[in-house]
Amino acid sequence: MDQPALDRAAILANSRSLRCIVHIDLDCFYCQVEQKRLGVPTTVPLAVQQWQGLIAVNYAARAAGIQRHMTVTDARQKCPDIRLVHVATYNDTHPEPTYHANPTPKSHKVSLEPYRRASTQIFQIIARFAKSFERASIDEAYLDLTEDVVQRIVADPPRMVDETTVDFDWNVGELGTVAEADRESKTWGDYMLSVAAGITRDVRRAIWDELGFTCSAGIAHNKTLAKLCSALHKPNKQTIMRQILVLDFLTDMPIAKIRSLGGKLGTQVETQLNVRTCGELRQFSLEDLQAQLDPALAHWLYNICRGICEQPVVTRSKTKSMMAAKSLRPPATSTQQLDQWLAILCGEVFTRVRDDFDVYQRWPRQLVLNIRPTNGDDRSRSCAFPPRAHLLDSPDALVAKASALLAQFTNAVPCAAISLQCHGFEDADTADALGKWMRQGNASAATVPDAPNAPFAASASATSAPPAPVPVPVPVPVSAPVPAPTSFFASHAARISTSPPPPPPTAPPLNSAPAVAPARPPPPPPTHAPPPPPAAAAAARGGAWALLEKDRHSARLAHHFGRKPNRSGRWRGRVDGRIRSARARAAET
DNA sequence: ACGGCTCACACT
DNA sequence: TAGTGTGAG
Repeated sequence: MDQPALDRAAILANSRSLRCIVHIDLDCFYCQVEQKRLGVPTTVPLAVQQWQGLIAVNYAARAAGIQRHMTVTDARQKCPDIRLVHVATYNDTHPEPTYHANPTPKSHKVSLEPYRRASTQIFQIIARFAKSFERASIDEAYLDLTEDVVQRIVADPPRMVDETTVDFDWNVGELGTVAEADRESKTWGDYMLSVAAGITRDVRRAIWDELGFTCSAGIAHNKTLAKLCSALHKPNKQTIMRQILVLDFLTDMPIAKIRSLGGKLGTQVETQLNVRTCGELRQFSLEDLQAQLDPALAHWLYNICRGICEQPVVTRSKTKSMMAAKSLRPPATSTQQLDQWLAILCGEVFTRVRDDFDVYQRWPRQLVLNIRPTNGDDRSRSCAFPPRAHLLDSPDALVAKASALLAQFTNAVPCAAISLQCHGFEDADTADALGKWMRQGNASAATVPDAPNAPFAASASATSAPPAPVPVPVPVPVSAPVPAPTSFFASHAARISTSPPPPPPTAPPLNSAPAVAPARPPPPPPTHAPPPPPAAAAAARGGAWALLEKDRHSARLAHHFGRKPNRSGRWRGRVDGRIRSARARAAET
């Protein structure tokens, strides 16, 4: 039989606005790192402990009823055979993080550096398979494989059963699943996901082969679904979420499982609408929701409970800030005690910043000191981070700065917690000249986007920033599996709205960094009339509604829901498929 | 029974 | 800007 042949144009047309998004999530990551270090088989119940609490539990221990919020005594009682591993710690006399038998919080501080190291290795592998990925946490990543998938399909077109049905086998293998694989006929979107699943399996196999870590993954048409279904078959399995299954999948899904609805906002939505699941939420029409909620929130909720989510995968592999924190129990009662901890925190920040510089050639601009008095309300003070020239091989200048910040607090003691943080990283070569010019000059060109996952990029292309007086050092060769530990602590102590039901065209993602910093002033504001200010409507209704619509929440909502209030607190013009700002369009492409 | 430590993000 | 709050793992 002659199969209808697909040419390139047909393939591209079929694939239009269908994304392939993957969420990769390491299984009980901290436990795996310790199991690997100690050579403990996965069959042994094991948990990672931080002082008296558990911060990670492996699957053997979970089977024995161990949970994450238990204390070590609870755990031992419930599972006498459990292997408890305390995280590495250090202090000023032993600044190298080591695994002590019985560290005490009185004299030691926790170090998570071993996990950061392992994380780096994992992301280096991921970078070989995905040009662009988003580091979502120390052990999670989002990948947008759409381009790779389309490319593969163009190179090797599938056979079609008819105009809409593709003839293929699910690319699953022993470590993957697809919920209800046989339900309905296989669509083009299904085929794309199956190709993405093949790539995902390769990524996971490489992580296993080269590092010995297992991970789970979700493959879907958007981030929200990918994240939800990566958790469906843990550990060490990947799951494909076919579009045909999405509504059923979400019907009984608690809305609290949706990212950003796990906290107060989600609770408010639950109580206000008296809903618990996405299915219940779906009963509300868009008008119902908008009549009661902040318009952007209403819109987002309407879509998300239907499995529609347009948030783009943002290319980002570097952390944007670093923090070293210590909680004091009992609270510190003298400034001498605080000074001592502060010096320790400085040592850690110093070495981490310096190690970071060796890899990324960047330096933080800001230093922040945070203290929590025993009354509970945090306070912070900040200043400029010491220039690199002042901190070549000693954290002294940092200690001086931090101490000065600490001195700004009149009632620092008694103090229950202290932390030191740095952020505002700038590339070294542009920090002096270009960076400052951009900061002072036009605010519109504030951020320089991440290069395609910087030194992770397989083909590390040297940056060609215009006025770079100093030759750019070549990034660390990434093909090398190990990230060259530079003596840590040595010196010191969317666009998809999947085909079916998008009655309300969704708002553009806001949070997507444009690929290139806008060279021109932003486009004129939309001519549309803005909807009524949500805060006013909230006040009219009063009660708990107001909480949802406070300005503070507007910011958060804007992040997820694609619109943000302008300076007057009013919301921008309704954005739909026909009327959208140029900026919004740019953000999505 | 949500505690210790990180991170990201948004506005003013 | 500096500072605060929410949410995530």
